[in-house]
Amino acid sequence: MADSDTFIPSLHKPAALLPIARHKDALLYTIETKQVTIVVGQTGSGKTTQLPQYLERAGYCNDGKLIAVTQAPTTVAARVAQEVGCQLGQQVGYSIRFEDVTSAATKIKFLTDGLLLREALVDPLLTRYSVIVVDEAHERSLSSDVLLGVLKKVLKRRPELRVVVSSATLVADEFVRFFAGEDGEEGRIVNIEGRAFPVDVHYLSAAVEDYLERAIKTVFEIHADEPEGDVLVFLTGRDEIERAIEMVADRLPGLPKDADALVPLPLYAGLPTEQQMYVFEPTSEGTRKVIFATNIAEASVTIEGIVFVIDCGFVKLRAYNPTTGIETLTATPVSQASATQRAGRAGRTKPGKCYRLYTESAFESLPETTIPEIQRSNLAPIILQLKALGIDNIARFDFLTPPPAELIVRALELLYSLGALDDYVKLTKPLGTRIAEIALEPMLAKCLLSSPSFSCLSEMLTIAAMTSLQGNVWFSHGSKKQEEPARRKFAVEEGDHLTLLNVYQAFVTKGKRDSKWCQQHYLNFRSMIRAVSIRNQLKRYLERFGMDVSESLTGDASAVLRAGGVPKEESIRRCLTSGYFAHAARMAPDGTFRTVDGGTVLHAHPSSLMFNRNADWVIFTEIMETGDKTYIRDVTKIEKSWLLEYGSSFYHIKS
DNA sequence: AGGTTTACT
Repeated sequence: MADSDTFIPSLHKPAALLPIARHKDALLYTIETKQVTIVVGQTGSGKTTQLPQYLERAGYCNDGKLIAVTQAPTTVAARVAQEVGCQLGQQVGYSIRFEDVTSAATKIKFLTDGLLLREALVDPLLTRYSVIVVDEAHERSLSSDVLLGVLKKVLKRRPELRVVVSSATLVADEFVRFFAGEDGEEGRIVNIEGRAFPVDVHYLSAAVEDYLERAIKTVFEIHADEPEGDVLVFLTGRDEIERAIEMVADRLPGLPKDADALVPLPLYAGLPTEQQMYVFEPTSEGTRKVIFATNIAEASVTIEGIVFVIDCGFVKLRAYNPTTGIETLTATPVSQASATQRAGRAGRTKPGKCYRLYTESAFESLPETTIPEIQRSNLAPIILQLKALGIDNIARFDFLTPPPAELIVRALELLYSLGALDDYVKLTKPLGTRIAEIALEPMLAKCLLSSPSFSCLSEMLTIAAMTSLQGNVWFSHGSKKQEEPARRKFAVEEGDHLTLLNVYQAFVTKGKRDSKWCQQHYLNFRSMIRAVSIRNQLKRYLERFGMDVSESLTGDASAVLRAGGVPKEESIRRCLTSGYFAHAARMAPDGTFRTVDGGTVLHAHPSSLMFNRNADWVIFTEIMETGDKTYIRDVTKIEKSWLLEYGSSFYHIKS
């Protein structure tokens, strides 16, 4: 409030100047005459902000229907509401996991594609909507791919429905082909691209061994030889970014005395938001920013004033190995599409230059596009969702790009062993339909749904919420030496899950849900608040299923309560095994773990209690291979016999 | 003895 008289720089062009304005009539005509329209244009062309307003004014909301837009709901919705001149949640609203800012008056609704898919569970033909805009479809995320497949089916049943797919140039044809009807007619693409400035691309004449070193050298060459303009360097991860910044800092004293200042800045998702903001601050006279960024700067975040781009040619990509069931995170050569997108970041305000730290022939041999997520992910969650939508034959579902058969088989095996699918590969009732409905990863959903039979429903609700935070429970501000003892205060011998339970209980009782208390105990306050929300949401799901969620005073988690003669902690560990039997391992004498088949060496993640403790058999929630090691996280001790007791069909399939 | 691209239900 005290700052109400400061100036805020305008981030946005007046609507009339946006490239889309010139194409308004063409767009509305195509949308009126064709069921599917593909809009090609860069971020910033006004697609997401203007198009929904055009549609609304053209009468697409007349009979009480809504326009859905699947794009960064919170930020874009606020802007459109402002342009329309309404309060957020009135004509323009948005909906994300824990927030529904819509009302009976809402006509334009921004929501995530995941949420829209969930709405289809209740309303399979999405009858509330007259137009559905699927934004940034070229990014080929798992959920937008599945959504497009579902929409293709819905369109057959709803001739009046309109779908708008927004995409970058490179792949627009793929969407046209995908949606082409029996007549195979063309002309559904509307190109609204604004003029970008030319970007001069430079390659290395010979490959280099150490691209980081070469990147730094290039930064200093640009700084010495080129006119003003900021530099954006694409690297693969936090580690590299931090090293790069040190390297620049080390060499700054070597600059001539009269040289402009050079300011290195990091940008990656894990960076606290306050620190991310520095990269957006305009450079002052006589300084040049060098931003070292991950892929976040390729599409998600746009920084004005970039004139030079340095591209290391690699990106860290997630993949899933269907044979081992292990997820990997490895540096992979970028695709040509990615490299083009990166280069384009240099030409937003004036002509720019892009330096690729590889040879031109290396570029030629890169894959044209990045492999879509659907071809490298664990498909169990989406297969469940499709089944819940009544799409039973997964192999025959019309995917934009079909996933490999091994991924489907692996997912079906797991779902069957969890009891979500029957011998006819149909969703079981009620277990399968409920696992599909709960917004949790299937193994965790199974734990939660079987918790009443282990008399630990309240505890599993908490554990499910806490593990959903995916390792963001602990806050590290600076000194790591103080962090460890702080964690140990909450430690429970049996493992990480019970420790997490302990942390949550302490937060809501002793900690009084207070941020200062979190700081004292090295806990991430925002994550803990989120855990409370997730827990409430999960509880509501269970209520809807008619389960008894009345929570009698549960008391302290570390206290051993007895239920039917079994210690509470044992019930919880058994319950966890009933969902995570497929994630089992045994500790070897050297403190590392082996998978059940003995084939893979696993390491407890340094944030796990089991990092330096003894155990025999364990289950774990997360497994990921990075670089040369495979880490497991959220690890809990179990008895070997429980694996067969709860996961017999899984181990039967495997042997 | 040591760590994860970015989105999200």
